[in-house]
Amino acid sequence: MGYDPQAIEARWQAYWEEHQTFRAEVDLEKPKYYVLDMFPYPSGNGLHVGHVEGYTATDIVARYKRMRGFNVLHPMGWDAFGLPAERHAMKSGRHPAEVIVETSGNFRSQLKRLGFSYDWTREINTTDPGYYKWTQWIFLQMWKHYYDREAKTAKPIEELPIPASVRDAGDDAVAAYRDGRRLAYLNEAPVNWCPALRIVLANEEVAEHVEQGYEVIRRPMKQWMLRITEYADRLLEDLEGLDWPSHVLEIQRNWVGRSEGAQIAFAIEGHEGATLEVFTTRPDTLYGATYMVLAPEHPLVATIASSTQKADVDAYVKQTSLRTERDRQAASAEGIKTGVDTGARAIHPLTGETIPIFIADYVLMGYGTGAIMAVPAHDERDHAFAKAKSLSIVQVVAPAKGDAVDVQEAAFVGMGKAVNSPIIDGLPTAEAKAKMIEHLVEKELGVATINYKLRDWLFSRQRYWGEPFPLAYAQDGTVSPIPEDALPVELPSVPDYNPSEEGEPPLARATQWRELPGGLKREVNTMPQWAGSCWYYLRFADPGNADAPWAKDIERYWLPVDLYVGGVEHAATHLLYSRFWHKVLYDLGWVHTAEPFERLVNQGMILGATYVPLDKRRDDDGKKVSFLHEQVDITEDDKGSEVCTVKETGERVEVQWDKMSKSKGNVVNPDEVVSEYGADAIRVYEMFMGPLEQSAPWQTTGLAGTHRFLQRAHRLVWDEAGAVRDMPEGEGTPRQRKLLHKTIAEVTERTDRMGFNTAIASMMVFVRDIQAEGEPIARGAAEQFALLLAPYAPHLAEEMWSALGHSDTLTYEPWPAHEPSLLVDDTFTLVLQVGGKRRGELVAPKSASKEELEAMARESDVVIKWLDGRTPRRVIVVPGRLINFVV
RNA sequence: GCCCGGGUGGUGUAACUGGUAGGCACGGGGGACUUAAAAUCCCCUUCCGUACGGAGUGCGGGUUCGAUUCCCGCCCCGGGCACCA
Repeated sequence: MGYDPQAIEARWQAYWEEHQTFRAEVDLEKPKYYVLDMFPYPSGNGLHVGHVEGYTATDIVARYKRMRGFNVLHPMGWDAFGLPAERHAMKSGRHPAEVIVETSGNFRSQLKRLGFSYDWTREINTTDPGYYKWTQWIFLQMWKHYYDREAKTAKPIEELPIPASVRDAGDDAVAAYRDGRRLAYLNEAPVNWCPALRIVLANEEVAEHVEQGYEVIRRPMKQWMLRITEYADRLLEDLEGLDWPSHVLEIQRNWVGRSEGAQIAFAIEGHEGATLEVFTTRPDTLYGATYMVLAPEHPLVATIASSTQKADVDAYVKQTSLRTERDRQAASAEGIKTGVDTGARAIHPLTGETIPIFIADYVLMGYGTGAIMAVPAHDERDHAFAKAKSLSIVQVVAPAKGDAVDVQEAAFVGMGKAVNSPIIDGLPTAEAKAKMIEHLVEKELGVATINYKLRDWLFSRQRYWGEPFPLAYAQDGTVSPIPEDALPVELPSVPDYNPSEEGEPPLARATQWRELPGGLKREVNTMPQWAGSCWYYLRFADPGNADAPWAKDIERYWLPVDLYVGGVEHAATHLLYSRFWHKVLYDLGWVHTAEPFERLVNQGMILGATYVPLDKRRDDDGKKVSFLHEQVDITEDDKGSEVCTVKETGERVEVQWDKMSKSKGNVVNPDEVVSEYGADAIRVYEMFMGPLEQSAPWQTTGLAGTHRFLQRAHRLVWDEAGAVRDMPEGEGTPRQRKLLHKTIAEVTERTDRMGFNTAIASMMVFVRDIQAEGEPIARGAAEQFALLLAPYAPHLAEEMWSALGHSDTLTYEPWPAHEPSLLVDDTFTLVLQVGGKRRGELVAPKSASKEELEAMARESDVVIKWLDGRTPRRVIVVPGRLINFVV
């Protein structure tokens, strides 16, 4: 009986389960290691091979670290709130909770079949009231705190200093003042409304939905917001110390979008006391400001528009509010600028000249002050607008060197030196900026400021399947929190998951649930899907705690996460949101580090094959024509290149690798792979495909290769009849021993740096060369090899370990150590080069001096032949490597 | 447009700080075992050339005794950002 993965894997999975092998407890004697996967949304489609890649990588690290003596926390759970379950519920008439129990159960058994070493006693589910109780609790803390900008920390709202003028205005004014400062606050503002889904979207979610073909429009609504912008600078600064992929850091920096500049005040003609504040990163171009632009939503628009322009302005404002995001994006891509003159005139703070004030939708209300000074000579957008409206363009920056530029033709946006700017003429841009700010401050016309692209996080959704807010409203609209001891606010059953007829969220249908004593009515919005995933990594440390989100001493032991692995698609959403929550919790003393995830790794995608015609034609419905693997014959031409033809028609097609998706039909189901080749084979195959971070195509033939490797490894220990071989004690012949220790050294180093593909290659070499030796493997060598294999193919490794006479799991066996002296040779291969070309080699003693090496080389046949009597101009000797005769 | 990655055999990939390019696999070819097939094992497999040899890590230059590795200029692929003043 040969290698039988099904039997081996079932046996060891049962053993691990029965012995609770991977259960983790706080142990202050041992160093901890927290290795985490981005937990999945348990969809009805089940696990796919893409999940397997990341989860295998973390499992290897978890198993390896256990053997290196770490106390490893490696948990798994379900991010189970969200739209798909709700839609499934709408279709099937079943409650989402019921569906989730089923789908997460399916995920769990799939994960167990792959042999992942999770501590299943820590399994969490974001939709469990025992879990979302604390999601609500954290939200309440945000509601109860404000951000102290001086102290750079969150503080209880009671400590918020109240200005005397507010206090004098009475209790309502004080309450309103506080409400305006809370980290969680209500805001009536234009939101990204998706009519098809009947929900609002966070800014971070818009692009994704538009891409999927949904319409997203701007619409004013009262919504809960989280004041993430107060943390913008810390979210940016703290990226510094993180061991994260550079592109994720870049995405986050981009998203926070810090820019330094100045805020400058312009007076408005005929409106004494009113000033128009603008933000600019180029205060040095102030003299070039020839007009002003307000966002159509700007509050001053209504008051300053002149009577003659009023109608045009109103029409433009209305038109803008109805435009979709997609429209505006499309227009921006084409550089089309629209806008109308308000008729009002601003007074240039330095020259005293009057300049026109426009409104235009290329200026965004949400950024800076919602108003700009337009400098058409040095800004492309302003230039385009000025051209469209025939406004004057005045150059105030010239290139520092090189030819003059014509700013009437095109904007010059680069750095240079100031011109036509009396107080800063001749200064290079950087100095000009500083000098200008200094001047503005002195004259009380402006201040230096920093702006961020980041906006506050829109945190409510008009859906059923999410965490209810722990808040209620009085008749007059004032908000009161649900007491902490009354949490969780459980999701009620509703007769219908659609928004109500009045357009209220589905929870409004739970009329009884909604009513509270004293005429209070519960909030009927729910939290977005991101809420539960903002802190799940903390709950894993202490998942059963009923009295607190987690115990602080337990958090202090397990956190932060040492290694976090997941897809890059969460770079601007989940990773930013959870960092924000973590910082709030840090300010409140609930966590002891400023950052949650020390090291982040993004696994690449596993690509599936479809076959497309060479002309890439579309069918009658406009869909690209494509064929699946089963429909195609693959042969080779005389050059060895692949030739693919459609079986039925013989048409030539070519392979195309895409992200696996149901609609493309190129998805590989891991269950089928496990049934055919075993969990160890799919684990090893996915790691062998290439570096973890890189995307790679799924090729079933490659999988067969790793299966063969495991078979060969199996044969080291068992003979053809399935009996354990007679093995000599010790580590074998000197050559076997040396091979073993070289393998230990390589696998250790490569596993350490997560070079899993190369670690596997080195184990393959070991198995091949041990077999080639002809001698059976020695027991000691087989044991150590089993330990090296354990993180990668844990079932087979356990089976070997057991066959070698051990009654316990190898999970906590110490990782093998190599003997360095065995890796040192007394001789090496000296490469002989003549004229920089490799001409031969010889074996030389390590101890030989440069002179001795040169003498040996000169005597060799190849060198004599290639020197051909010439005297080398120079001889380069690199001891241990090569010798080069330069001719 | 800007910013990050990345281009190595027919394919996925490997190569420490500049020092033998092609290790490990897949695919392909040949062979052994077998009545036969499957499975397994062994050998060959960068290209050109009959050979001595030559060329070769996207392209073109450069530095160096020596470059996949460092520098300059391009090309291509993937990803991110994009009215953010």
